[in-house]
Amino acid sequence: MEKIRTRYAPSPTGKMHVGNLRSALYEFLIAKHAGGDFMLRIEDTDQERFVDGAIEIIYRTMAKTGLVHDEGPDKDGGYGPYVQSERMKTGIYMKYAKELIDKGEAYYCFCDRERLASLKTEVVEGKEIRIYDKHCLGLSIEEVQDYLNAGRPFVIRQNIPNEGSTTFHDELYGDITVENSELDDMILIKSDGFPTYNFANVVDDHTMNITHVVRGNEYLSSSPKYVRLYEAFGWQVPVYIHLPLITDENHKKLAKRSGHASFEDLLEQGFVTEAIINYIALLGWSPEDNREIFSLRELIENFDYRRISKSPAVFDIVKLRWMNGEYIKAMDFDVFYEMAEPYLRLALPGNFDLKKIAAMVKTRVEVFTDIADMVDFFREMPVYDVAMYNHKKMKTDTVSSLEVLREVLPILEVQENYSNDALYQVLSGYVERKGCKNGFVMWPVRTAVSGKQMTPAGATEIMEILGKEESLRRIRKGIEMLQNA
RNA sequence: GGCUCCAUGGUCAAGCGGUUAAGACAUCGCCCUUUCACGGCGGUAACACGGGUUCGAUUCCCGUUGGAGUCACCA
Repeated sequence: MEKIRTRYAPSPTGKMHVGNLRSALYEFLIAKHAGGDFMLRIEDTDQERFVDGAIEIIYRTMAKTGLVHDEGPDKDGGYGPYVQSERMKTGIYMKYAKELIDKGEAYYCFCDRERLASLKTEVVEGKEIRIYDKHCLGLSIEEVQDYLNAGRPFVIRQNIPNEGSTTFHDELYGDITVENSELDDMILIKSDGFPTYNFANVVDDHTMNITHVVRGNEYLSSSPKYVRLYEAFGWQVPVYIHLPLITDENHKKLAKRSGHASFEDLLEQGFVTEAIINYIALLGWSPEDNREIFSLRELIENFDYRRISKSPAVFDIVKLRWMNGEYIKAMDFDVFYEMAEPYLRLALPGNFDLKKIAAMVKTRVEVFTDIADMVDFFREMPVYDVAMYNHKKMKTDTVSSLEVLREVLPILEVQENYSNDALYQVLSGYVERKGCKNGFVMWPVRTAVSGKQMTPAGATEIMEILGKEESLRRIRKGIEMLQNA
């Protein structure tokens, strides 16, 4: 069987959208699962939308995620160039466009934008809809030649008959048929000489020997046009695999304003690369068993594209958070520390045992950006709220928080060893003498010393970090608060 | 609006003619617990509707409804 070749063909217009990242991932997995090749092609035919640095983002993201390409602009595999603007210089697109003209499958069009705008126009939901009227198809060869000689700007359009219908096959969606009359004579070559995506994509996929075209669902309804192109050339139509859309919580195509539409956004929000990849792999695909945690290697092994689903999937940031937490918990401490350190340092400048604090926090954070809120009470005593002293389990009629703190203060004042173990022992002794529940003592102490209802560690662990002086200061403050309440 | 696609709990999803309709996230309760989290146990929650086909439909077909995508000299 022929070796599978897939490609990721982004246009360098900015950040890496998660939809694009998932396309890249699936394209990579489909190729690698079958021992095929995966390549990178830059589609930069729209010079207006080109963004400086966008190509670097693409390279960086692919390297970081482990989606390494076998061929690309930086890795020649004999099918180059791998950048469309460079391919254009070879004249390849114009050559093929002319071939189509000779076959009657395409034609020159000299209509200017005004004429186009005047065409039967219908406005639906603010969008103008028009179909080209094939006006220039009626031009004689002489007329065309005259215009060309006169240097009139032109585009080249695909010639689609108004009769009949076109069918194409998608591996997931099956046969899809569209009436030809629904298909516009799309532009193949723009007036600036660049090919459109529609044309460059087909020419490149064919000349680069792409066997499986994997792309987003938004191309589904225009695919018959592409198929017509292949057939016009007499080329073999590739295997098509259209991917279900990724949507936001409102079931609309994931857009920038959702706040987490790009890979960069997610990294900024404290997610780890492996978790992101793992999560998006599961957005539209599921394995045969119930497994959810997959490394990239394991995805390659298990990825069967026939199990890709057809319906759109909502990008659920909450589940991603959960998965990210799983990755953090499974991390080696050293790796975790290395990643967490910048966040810790930012939240706790000064002399803190960051490693010890990192250990407290590791099983409690889902994303790295959670860290700051969790630990900054170490640095500064938060504003106290007397209500916090009343825990649901505490029966204030048995033991009051104020009483506990008052009695515990002198014990802690004479205590010299402020290690967690020693402190815990001392407080346990008090609990025993008092004859109450552990929590009735630990809760108010912890609250006094942290000023928070939730902390990444227990009372004595916190005091160990804080040290004697600061711990006592905070307890005294707590007593004062309760007295005044 | 035309065309195309989609339709199992709030979300991701398994199922591929006969099941008590999995599992995960979220949610709720209990246990564990120096608070929270982790972990453990348990609960609530779904086949959009109407016709067929069939001995039998969540599963196949048609329609309805709902949702989405698309309709550029953008990709």
